[in-house]
Amino acid sequence: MTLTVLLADDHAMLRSGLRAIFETQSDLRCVAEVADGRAAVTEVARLRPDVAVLDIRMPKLDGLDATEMILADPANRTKIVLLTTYDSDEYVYRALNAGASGFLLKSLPPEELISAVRVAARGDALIDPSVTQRLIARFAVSLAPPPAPPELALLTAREREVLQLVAEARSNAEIAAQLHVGDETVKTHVSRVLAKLGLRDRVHAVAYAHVNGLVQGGGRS
Amino acid sequence: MTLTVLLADDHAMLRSGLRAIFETQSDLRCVAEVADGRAAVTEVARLRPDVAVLDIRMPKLDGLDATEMILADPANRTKIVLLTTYDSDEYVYRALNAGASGFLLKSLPPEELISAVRVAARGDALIDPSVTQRLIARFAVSLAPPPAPPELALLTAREREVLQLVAEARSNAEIAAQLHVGDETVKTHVSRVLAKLGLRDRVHAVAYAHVNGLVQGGGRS
DNA sequence: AACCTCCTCCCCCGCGCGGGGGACATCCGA
DNA sequence: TCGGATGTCCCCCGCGCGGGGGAGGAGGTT
Repeated sequence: MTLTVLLADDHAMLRSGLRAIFETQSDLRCVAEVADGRAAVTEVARLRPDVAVLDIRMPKLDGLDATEMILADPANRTKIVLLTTYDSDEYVYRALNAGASGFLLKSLPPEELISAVRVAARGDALIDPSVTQRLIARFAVSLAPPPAPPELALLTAREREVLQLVAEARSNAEIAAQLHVGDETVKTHVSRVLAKLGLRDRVHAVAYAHVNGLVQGGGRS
Repeated sequence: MTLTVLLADDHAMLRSGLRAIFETQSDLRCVAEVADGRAAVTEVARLRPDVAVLDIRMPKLDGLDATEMILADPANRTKIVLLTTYDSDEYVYRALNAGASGFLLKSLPPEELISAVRVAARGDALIDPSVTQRLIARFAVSLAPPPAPPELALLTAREREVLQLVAEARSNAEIAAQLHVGDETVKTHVSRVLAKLGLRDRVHAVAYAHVNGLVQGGGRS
Protein backbone atom coordinates (compact mmCIF):
# COMPACT_ATOMS: atom_id res chain seq x y z
CA MET A 1 0.00 0.00 0.00
CA THR A 2 1.66 3.20 -1.13
CA LEU A 3 0.68 6.54 0.27
CA THR A 4 0.18 9.53 -1.99
CA VAL A 5 1.37 12.89 -0.78
CA LEU A 6 0.80 16.45 -1.89
CA LEU A 7 3.44 19.06 -1.08
CA ALA A 8 2.62 22.73 -0.65
CA ASP A 9 5.24 25.37 0.05
CA ASP A 10 6.12 28.61 -1.65
CA HIS A 11 9.85 27.87 -1.64
CA ALA A 12 10.79 25.67 -4.56
CA MET A 13 13.98 24.67 -2.83
CA LEU A 14 12.18 23.36 0.23
CA ARG A 15 9.72 21.47 -1.94
CA SER A 16 12.53 19.76 -3.79
CA GLY A 17 14.17 18.86 -0.53
CA LEU A 18 11.07 17.32 0.91
CA ARG A 19 10.31 15.52 -2.32
CA ALA A 20 13.80 14.03 -2.27
CA ILE A 21 13.24 12.86 1.27
CA PHE A 22 9.92 11.27 0.41
CA GLU A 23 11.40 9.51 -2.58
CA THR A 24 13.79 7.63 -0.36
CA GLN A 25 10.73 5.83 0.99
CA SER A 26 9.31 3.15 -1.25
CA ASP A 27 5.81 3.43 0.22
CA LEU A 28 5.50 7.18 -0.27
CA ARG A 29 4.74 8.85 -3.55
CA CYS A 30 4.74 12.60 -4.01
CA VAL A 31 1.95 13.15 -6.53
CA ALA A 32 1.91 16.94 -6.62
CA GLU A 33 3.84 20.06 -5.71
CA VAL A 34 2.13 23.40 -5.40
CA ALA A 35 3.35 26.83 -4.36
CA ASP A 36 0.30 28.40 -2.75
CA GLY A 37 -2.73 27.56 -0.68
CA ARG A 38 -5.33 28.01 -3.37
CA ALA A 39 -3.57 25.55 -5.64
CA ALA A 40 -3.31 23.16 -2.69
CA VAL A 41 -7.07 23.19 -2.21
CA THR A 42 -7.87 22.55 -5.86
CA GLU A 43 -5.20 19.90 -6.31
CA VAL A 44 -6.28 18.06 -3.18
CA ALA A 45 -9.83 18.02 -4.48
CA ARG A 46 -8.63 16.73 -7.84
CA LEU A 47 -6.01 14.17 -6.83
CA ARG A 48 -7.35 13.11 -3.43
CA PRO A 49 -3.94 12.31 -1.96
CA ASP A 50 -3.74 10.43 1.32
CA VAL A 51 -1.82 13.22 2.99
CA ALA A 52 -1.18 16.87 2.23
CA VAL A 53 1.86 18.53 3.74
CA LEU A 54 1.18 22.27 3.89
CA ASP A 55 3.39 25.12 4.90
CA ILE A 56 1.50 27.64 6.94
CA ARG A 57 3.01 30.72 5.31
CA MET A 58 1.95 30.65 1.69
CA PRO A 59 0.75 33.22 -0.86
CA LYS A 60 -2.91 33.71 -1.76
CA LEU A 61 -4.21 31.36 0.93
CA ASP A 62 -2.24 30.34 3.98
CA GLY A 63 -1.95 26.76 5.14
CA LEU A 64 -4.50 27.20 7.91
CA ASP A 65 -7.19 28.58 5.65
CA ALA A 66 -6.41 25.90 3.11
CA THR A 67 -6.77 23.26 5.81
CA GLU A 68 -10.15 24.60 6.79
CA MET A 69 -11.36 24.63 3.22
CA ILE A 70 -10.12 21.14 2.52
CA LEU A 71 -11.58 19.61 5.64
CA ALA A 72 -14.84 21.48 5.26
CA ASP A 73 -15.57 19.29 2.24
CA PRO A 74 -16.55 15.86 3.55
CA ALA A 75 -15.73 14.35 0.16
CA ASN A 76 -12.05 14.91 0.96
CA ARG A 77 -10.44 12.16 2.96
CA THR A 78 -7.02 13.77 2.76
CA LYS A 79 -5.20 14.16 6.07
CA ILE A 80 -3.43 17.43 6.65
CA VAL A 81 0.04 17.86 8.10
CA LEU A 82 1.00 21.46 8.74
CA LEU A 83 4.54 22.75 8.68
CA THR A 84 5.73 26.01 10.13
CA THR A 85 8.85 27.80 11.19
CA TYR A 86 7.23 29.59 14.10
CA ASP A 87 5.12 27.77 16.65
CA SER A 88 2.87 30.59 17.72
CA ASP A 89 0.04 29.50 19.97
CA GLU A 90 -2.40 31.09 17.60
CA TYR A 91 -1.25 28.85 14.78
CA VAL A 92 -1.55 25.74 16.86
CA TYR A 93 -4.99 26.66 18.05
CA ARG A 94 -6.32 27.27 14.57
CA ALA A 95 -4.66 24.18 13.18
CA LEU A 96 -6.19 21.87 15.74
CA ASN A 97 -9.57 23.51 15.44
CA ALA A 98 -9.50 23.05 11.70
CA GLY A 99 -8.83 19.37 12.27
CA ALA A 100 -5.24 19.00 11.12
CA SER A 101 -3.61 15.63 11.77
CA GLY A 102 -0.16 17.06 12.24
CA PHE A 103 1.49 20.22 13.44
CA LEU A 104 5.23 20.18 12.94
CA LEU A 105 8.09 22.65 13.07
CA LYS A 106 10.52 22.84 10.22
CA SER A 107 13.27 22.20 12.71
CA LEU A 108 12.04 18.64 12.97
CA PRO A 109 14.40 15.93 11.67
CA PRO A 110 13.30 14.75 8.20
CA GLU A 111 12.74 11.17 9.29
CA GLU A 112 10.24 12.44 11.84
CA LEU A 113 8.32 14.12 9.07
CA ILE A 114 8.23 10.82 7.19
CA SER A 115 6.84 9.10 10.23
CA ALA A 116 4.34 11.91 10.74
CA VAL A 117 3.00 11.39 7.24
CA ARG A 118 2.45 7.71 7.96
CA VAL A 119 0.84 8.51 11.28
CA ALA A 120 -1.54 10.95 9.64
CA ALA A 121 -2.38 8.49 6.87
CA ARG A 122 -3.55 5.89 9.34
CA GLY A 123 -5.84 8.40 11.04
CA ASP A 124 -3.74 9.31 14.03
CA ALA A 125 -2.17 12.66 14.78
CA LEU A 126 1.19 14.03 15.72
CA ILE A 127 2.12 17.32 17.29
CA ASP A 128 5.63 18.67 17.53
CA PRO A 129 7.00 17.89 20.99
CA SER A 130 8.03 21.45 21.65
CA VAL A 131 4.45 22.52 21.01
CA THR A 132 2.87 19.66 22.92
CA GLN A 133 4.39 20.86 26.16
CA ARG A 134 2.68 24.24 25.99
CA LEU A 135 -0.48 22.64 24.69
CA ILE A 136 -0.71 20.44 27.73
CA ALA A 137 -0.24 23.35 30.08
CA ARG A 138 -2.83 25.42 28.33
CA PHE A 139 -5.57 22.92 27.63
CA ALA A 140 -5.37 20.37 30.37
CA VAL A 141 -7.87 22.56 32.13
CA SER A 142 -10.34 22.53 29.29
CA LEU A 143 -10.37 18.76 29.32
CA ALA A 144 -11.76 18.77 32.81
CA PRO A 145 -14.91 16.69 33.03
CA PRO A 146 -18.02 18.71 33.78
CA PRO A 147 -18.03 19.47 37.48
CA ALA A 148 -20.47 17.29 39.34
CA PRO A 149 -23.32 19.46 40.54
CA PRO A 150 -23.31 19.84 44.33
CA GLU A 151 -26.84 18.58 44.79
CA LEU A 152 -25.61 15.16 43.73
CA ALA A 153 -24.07 14.88 47.18
CA LEU A 154 -27.57 14.74 48.60
CA LEU A 155 -28.12 11.39 46.96
CA THR A 156 -27.22 8.14 48.64
CA ALA A 157 -25.14 5.58 46.80
CA ARG A 158 -28.21 3.53 45.99
CA GLU A 159 -30.03 6.56 44.68
CA ARG A 160 -27.16 7.51 42.39
CA GLU A 161 -27.16 3.94 41.14
CA VAL A 162 -30.84 4.16 40.34
CA LEU A 163 -30.36 7.54 38.69
CA GLN A 164 -27.74 6.02 36.44
CA LEU A 165 -30.18 3.40 35.25
CA VAL A 166 -32.98 5.90 34.84
CA ALA A 167 -30.61 7.95 32.70
CA GLU A 168 -30.21 4.92 30.46
CA ALA A 169 -33.94 4.96 29.89
CA ARG A 170 -34.62 1.88 31.98
CA SER A 171 -38.15 1.45 33.29
CA ASN A 172 -38.81 0.94 36.97
CA ALA A 173 -39.44 -2.76 36.39
CA GLU A 174 -36.18 -3.16 34.50
CA ILE A 175 -34.25 -1.40 37.21
CA ALA A 176 -35.90 -3.59 39.83
CA ALA A 177 -34.88 -6.70 37.96
CA GLN A 178 -31.33 -5.52 37.51
CA LEU A 179 -30.89 -4.58 41.16
CA HIS A 180 -32.78 -7.64 42.42
CA VAL A 181 -35.26 -5.65 44.44
CA GLY A 182 -38.99 -5.04 44.23
CA ASP A 183 -40.32 -2.47 41.84
CA GLU A 184 -41.95 -0.62 44.69
CA THR A 185 -38.50 -0.08 46.10
CA VAL A 186 -37.32 1.39 42.85
CA LYS A 187 -40.29 3.72 42.83
CA THR A 188 -39.29 4.94 46.26
CA HIS A 189 -35.71 5.57 45.16
CA VAL A 190 -36.77 7.36 42.01
CA SER A 191 -39.17 9.53 43.98
CA ARG A 192 -36.41 10.48 46.40
CA VAL A 193 -34.03 11.28 43.58
CA LEU A 194 -36.58 13.50 41.89
CA ALA A 195 -37.37 15.28 45.15
CA LYS A 196 -33.72 15.81 46.08
CA LEU A 197 -32.71 17.08 42.66
CA GLY A 198 -35.85 19.15 42.18
CA LEU A 199 -36.89 17.32 39.03
CA ARG A 200 -40.46 16.78 37.92
CA ASP A 201 -40.31 13.32 36.39
CA ARG A 202 -37.90 10.72 35.07
CA VAL A 203 -37.76 12.48 31.74
CA HIS A 204 -36.17 15.47 33.41
CA ALA A 205 -33.90 13.09 35.27
CA VAL A 206 -32.62 11.62 32.02
CA ALA A 207 -31.89 15.06 30.60
CA TYR A 208 -30.26 16.15 33.86
CA ALA A 209 -28.00 13.13 33.96
CA HIS A 210 -26.86 13.58 30.39
CA VAL A 211 -26.30 17.32 30.68
CA ASN A 212 -24.22 16.81 33.80
CA GLY A 213 -22.10 14.12 32.25
CA LEU A 214 -23.33 11.29 34.44
CA VAL A 215 -23.66 9.06 31.41
CA GLN A 216 -21.18 7.90 28.84
CA GLY A 217 -21.60 8.93 25.28
CA GLY A 218 -23.56 11.40 26.12
CA GLY A 219 -22.93 13.74 25.63
CA ARG A 220 -19.92 14.16 24.06
CA SER A 221 -18.45 17.17 24.79
CA MET B 1 25.80 14.49 28.29
CA THR B 2 24.25 11.20 29.35
CA LEU B 3 20.66 10.97 30.49
CA THR B 4 19.73 8.97 33.57
CA VAL B 5 16.52 7.01 33.48
CA LEU B 6 14.40 5.28 36.11
CA LEU B 7 12.19 2.39 35.06
CA ALA B 8 8.99 1.48 36.90
CA ASP B 9 6.81 -1.47 35.93
CA ASP B 10 5.51 -4.40 37.90
CA HIS B 11 6.52 -6.90 35.23
CA ALA B 12 10.19 -7.82 35.56
CA MET B 13 10.24 -9.04 32.01
CA LEU B 14 9.10 -5.77 30.59
CA ARG B 15 11.64 -3.90 32.73
CA SER B 16 14.45 -6.05 31.41
CA GLY B 17 13.27 -5.51 27.88
CA LEU B 18 13.18 -1.76 28.22
CA ARG B 19 16.53 -1.73 30.01
CA ALA B 20 18.05 -3.69 27.17
CA ILE B 21 16.66 -1.21 24.71
CA PHE B 22 18.02 1.74 26.64
CA GLU B 23 21.44 0.16 26.89
CA THR B 24 21.77 0.13 23.13
CA GLN B 25 21.93 3.91 23.40
CA SER B 26 25.23 5.28 24.59
CA ASP B 27 23.70 8.46 25.95
CA LEU B 28 21.07 6.72 28.10
CA ARG B 29 21.76 5.08 31.41
CA CYS B 30 19.15 3.16 33.34
CA VAL B 31 19.98 3.95 36.97
CA ALA B 32 17.11 2.16 38.70
CA GLU B 33 14.36 -0.37 38.24
CA VAL B 34 11.38 -0.50 40.55
CA ALA B 35 8.24 -2.62 40.58
CA ASP B 36 5.65 -0.33 42.14
CA GLY B 37 4.63 3.29 42.34
CA ARG B 38 5.67 3.92 45.90
CA ALA B 39 9.22 2.75 45.19
CA ALA B 40 9.23 4.93 42.11
CA VAL B 41 8.45 8.01 44.16
CA THR B 42 11.16 7.35 46.75
CA GLU B 43 13.79 6.35 44.22
CA VAL B 44 13.12 9.39 42.06
CA ALA B 45 13.53 11.58 45.13
CA ARG B 46 16.80 9.81 45.98
CA LEU B 47 18.43 9.43 42.59
CA ARG B 48 16.97 12.43 40.77
CA PRO B 49 17.05 10.82 37.33
CA ASP B 50 16.49 12.99 34.28
CA VAL B 51 13.52 10.92 33.19
CA ALA B 52 11.26 8.39 34.88
CA VAL B 53 9.38 5.92 32.71
CA LEU B 54 6.32 4.76 34.65
CA ASP B 55 3.75 2.14 33.86
CA ILE B 56 0.27 3.31 34.81
CA ARG B 57 -0.89 0.00 36.23
CA MET B 58 1.31 -0.72 39.20
CA PRO B 59 0.81 -2.09 42.72
CA LYS B 60 0.56 0.11 45.80
CA LEU B 61 0.51 3.35 43.84
CA ASP B 62 -0.37 3.61 40.18
CA GLY B 63 1.67 5.59 37.71
CA LEU B 64 -0.70 8.51 37.70
CA ASP B 65 -0.68 8.97 41.45
CA ALA B 66 3.08 8.53 41.45
CA THR B 67 3.38 11.23 38.78
CA GLU B 68 1.32 13.60 40.85
CA MET B 69 3.42 12.98 43.94
CA ILE B 70 6.70 13.36 42.11
CA LEU B 71 5.75 16.55 40.33
CA ALA B 72 4.18 17.99 43.44
CA ASP B 73 7.67 18.27 44.92
CA PRO B 74 9.40 21.19 43.21
CA ALA B 75 12.78 19.78 44.24
CA ASN B 76 12.28 17.09 41.64
CA ARG B 77 13.33 18.03 38.15
CA THR B 78 12.63 14.57 36.84
CA LYS B 79 10.45 14.41 33.73
CA ILE B 80 7.76 11.77 33.64
CA VAL B 81 6.94 9.52 30.73
CA LEU B 82 3.86 7.37 31.27
CA LEU B 83 3.32 4.02 29.65
CA THR B 84 0.02 2.22 29.40
CA THR B 85 -1.66 -0.58 27.55
CA TYR B 86 -5.06 1.08 27.50
CA ASP B 87 -5.52 4.64 26.37
CA SER B 88 -8.63 5.50 28.30
CA ASP B 89 -9.54 9.16 28.14
CA GLU B 90 -9.55 9.27 31.90
CA TYR B 91 -5.90 8.22 31.97
CA VAL B 92 -4.91 10.83 29.43
CA TYR B 93 -6.71 13.57 31.25
CA ARG B 94 -5.12 12.76 34.59
CA ALA B 95 -1.70 12.34 33.05
CA LEU B 96 -1.77 15.70 31.32
CA ASN B 97 -3.18 17.43 34.33
CA ALA B 98 -0.49 15.97 36.55
CA GLY B 99 2.09 17.41 34.17
CA ALA B 100 3.53 14.31 32.54
CA SER B 101 5.92 14.93 29.64
CA GLY B 102 4.94 11.80 27.81
CA PHE B 103 1.91 9.60 27.38
CA LEU B 104 2.70 6.53 25.35
CA LEU B 105 1.02 3.24 24.57
CA LYS B 106 2.97 0.04 24.96
CA SER B 107 2.22 -0.70 21.33
CA LEU B 108 4.67 2.02 20.40
CA PRO B 109 7.84 0.92 18.61
CA PRO B 110 10.81 0.86 21.04
CA GLU B 111 12.83 3.42 19.13
CA GLU B 112 9.96 5.84 19.58
CA LEU B 113 10.19 5.34 23.30
CA ILE B 114 13.89 6.15 23.15
CA SER B 115 13.15 9.33 21.28
CA ALA B 116 10.38 10.16 23.74
CA VAL B 117 12.83 9.93 26.62
CA ARG B 118 15.15 12.38 24.91
CA VAL B 119 12.24 14.66 24.10
CA ALA B 120 11.11 14.63 27.73
CA ALA B 121 14.64 15.26 28.97
CA ARG B 122 14.96 18.46 26.99
CA GLY B 123 11.68 19.73 28.40
CA ASP B 124 9.35 18.97 25.55
CA ALA B 125 6.46 16.54 25.54
CA LEU B 126 5.22 13.70 23.40
CA ILE B 127 1.82 12.11 23.22
CA ASP B 128 1.05 8.87 21.44
CA PRO B 129 -0.37 9.66 17.99
CA SER B 130 -3.42 7.49 18.50
CA VAL B 131 -4.23 9.49 21.61
CA THR B 132 -3.39 12.83 20.05
CA GLN B 133 -6.11 12.32 17.48
CA ARG B 134 -8.80 12.02 20.13
CA LEU B 135 -7.28 14.84 22.08
CA ILE B 136 -7.60 17.12 19.10
CA ALA B 137 -11.14 15.96 18.50
CA ARG B 138 -12.02 16.78 22.06
CA PHE B 139 -10.20 20.06 21.91
CA ALA B 140 -12.04 21.08 18.80
CA VAL B 141 -15.46 20.26 20.11
CA SER B 142 -17.20 22.70 17.86
CA LEU B 143 -16.05 20.94 14.73
CA ALA B 144 -16.68 17.41 15.87
CA PRO B 145 -20.38 16.93 16.36
CA PRO B 146 -21.13 13.21 16.46
CA PRO B 147 -22.30 11.99 13.06
CA ALA B 148 -26.05 12.15 12.84
CA PRO B 149 -27.52 8.63 12.73
CA PRO B 150 -29.05 7.79 9.35
CA GLU B 151 -32.51 7.04 10.72
CA LEU B 152 -32.82 10.72 11.52
CA ALA B 153 -33.39 11.26 7.82
CA LEU B 154 -36.71 9.48 8.18
CA LEU B 155 -38.03 12.31 10.30
CA THR B 156 -39.76 15.32 8.83
CA ALA B 157 -38.63 18.79 9.82
CA ARG B 158 -41.53 19.12 12.21
CA GLU B 159 -40.79 15.80 13.81
CA ARG B 160 -37.15 16.71 14.36
CA GLU B 161 -38.32 19.94 15.91
CA VAL B 162 -40.57 18.04 18.28
CA LEU B 163 -37.80 15.58 19.08
CA GLN B 164 -35.57 18.49 20.03
CA LEU B 165 -38.13 19.70 22.55
CA VAL B 166 -38.78 16.21 23.87
CA ALA B 167 -35.04 15.90 24.41
CA GLU B 168 -35.19 19.00 26.57
CA ALA B 169 -37.68 17.19 28.78
CA ARG B 170 -40.64 19.26 27.66
CA SER B 171 -44.07 17.73 28.18
CA ASN B 172 -46.50 17.37 25.31
CA ALA B 173 -48.49 20.33 26.61
CA GLU B 174 -45.40 22.51 26.81
CA ILE B 175 -44.37 21.59 23.31
CA ALA B 176 -47.88 22.32 22.04
CA ALA B 177 -47.79 25.76 23.61
CA GLN B 178 -44.34 26.53 22.22
CA LEU B 179 -45.26 25.45 18.70
CA HIS B 180 -48.72 27.01 18.87
CA VAL B 181 -50.53 23.82 17.98
CA GLY B 182 -52.90 21.51 19.81
CA ASP B 183 -51.52 18.94 22.20
CA GLU B 184 -53.13 16.15 20.20
CA THR B 185 -50.97 17.21 17.29
CA VAL B 186 -47.88 16.94 19.43
CA LYS B 187 -48.91 13.48 20.51
CA THR B 188 -49.14 12.45 16.88
CA HIS B 189 -45.70 13.84 16.12
CA VAL B 190 -44.16 12.17 19.13
CA SER B 191 -45.76 8.87 18.23
CA ARG B 192 -44.38 9.09 14.70
CA VAL B 193 -40.91 9.95 15.99
CA LEU B 194 -40.93 6.99 18.35
CA ALA B 195 -42.13 4.65 15.65
CA LYS B 196 -39.61 5.85 13.07
CA LEU B 197 -36.67 5.69 15.46
CA GLY B 198 -37.74 2.44 17.05
CA LEU B 199 -37.98 3.92 20.52
CA ARG B 200 -40.38 2.77 23.19
CA ASP B 201 -41.25 6.02 24.92
CA ARG B 202 -40.16 9.62 25.29
CA VAL B 203 -37.66 8.61 27.94
CA HIS B 204 -35.77 6.59 25.37
CA ALA B 205 -36.11 9.52 23.00
CA VAL B 206 -34.40 11.83 25.48
CA ALA B 207 -31.52 9.40 25.96
CA TYR B 208 -31.28 8.86 22.22
CA ALA B 209 -31.13 12.56 21.47
CA HIS B 210 -28.44 13.19 24.04
CA VAL B 211 -26.32 10.22 23.06
CA ASN B 212 -26.46 11.28 19.42
CA GLY B 213 -25.55 14.85 20.19
CA LEU B 214 -28.85 16.40 19.17
CA VAL B 215 -28.81 18.55 22.27
CA GLN B 216 -26.35 21.08 23.54
CA GLY B 217 -24.25 19.98 26.48
CA GLY B 218 -25.07 16.32 26.09
CA GLY B 219 -22.66 13.93 26.54
CA ARG B 220 -19.31 14.59 27.27
CA SER B 221 -17.90 13.56 26.32
C1' DA C 1 -58.10 14.54 -12.12
C1' DA C 2 -56.00 11.18 -8.65
C1' DC C 3 -52.35 10.54 -5.49
C1' DC C 4 -49.03 11.33 -2.01
C1' DT C 5 -46.76 13.48 2.02
C1' DC C 6 -47.16 16.29 5.71
C1' DC C 7 -49.41 18.82 9.33
C1' DT C 8 -53.25 19.28 11.94
C1' DC C 9 -56.92 17.69 15.24
C1' DC C 10 -60.05 14.24 17.54
C1' DC C 11 -61.75 9.78 19.95
C1' DC C 12 -61.03 5.71 23.34
C1' DC C 13 -58.28 2.74 26.23
C1' DG C 14 -54.65 0.75 29.11
C1' DC C 15 -50.72 1.47 31.82
C1' DG C 16 -46.57 3.15 33.70
C1' DC C 17 -45.46 6.65 36.57
C1' DG C 18 -45.17 9.82 40.55
C1' DG C 19 -47.16 11.70 45.02
C1' DG C 20 -49.38 10.79 49.24
C1' DG C 21 -49.37 8.04 52.94
C1' DG C 22 -47.21 3.95 56.14
C1' DA C 23 -44.27 -0.01 57.68
C1' DC C 24 -40.09 -2.65 59.21
C1' DA C 25 -35.33 -3.88 59.01
C1' DT C 26 -30.27 -2.61 59.61
C1' DC C 27 -26.45 0.20 60.81
C1' DC C 28 -24.18 3.83 63.14
C1' DG C 29 -23.28 7.71 65.91
C1' DA C 30 -24.84 10.69 69.74
C1' DT D 1 -30.03 3.54 74.64
C1' DC D 2 -32.30 6.33 71.51
C1' DG D 3 -32.66 8.34 67.30
C1' DG D 4 -31.37 9.26 62.45
C1' DA D 5 -30.19 7.62 57.95
C1' DT D 6 -30.82 4.11 54.70
C1' DG D 7 -32.87 0.36 52.14
C1' DT D 8 -36.64 -2.43 51.52
C1' DC D 9 -41.67 -3.19 50.65
C1' DC D 10 -46.80 -2.00 50.50
C1' DC D 11 -51.30 0.75 49.75
C1' DC D 12 -54.32 4.13 46.92
C1' DC D 13 -55.06 7.67 43.52
C1' DG D 14 -54.67 10.76 39.57
C1' DC D 15 -52.75 11.67 35.28
C1' DG D 16 -49.67 12.05 31.50
C1' DC D 17 -48.48 9.21 28.03
C1' DG D 18 -48.53 6.10 23.96
C1' DG D 19 -51.15 2.92 20.72
C1' DG D 20 -55.27 2.02 18.26
C1' DG D 21 -58.22 4.03 15.26
C1' DG D 22 -60.17 8.20 12.04
C1' DA D 23 -60.38 12.67 9.45
C1' DG D 24 -59.67 17.02 7.17
C1' DG D 25 -56.69 20.40 4.58
C1' DA D 26 -52.42 22.21 2.23
C1' DG D 27 -48.95 21.44 -1.12
C1' DG D 28 -46.70 18.81 -4.17
C1' DT D 29 -46.03 15.09 -8.21
C1' DT D 30 -47.81 11.93 -11.71
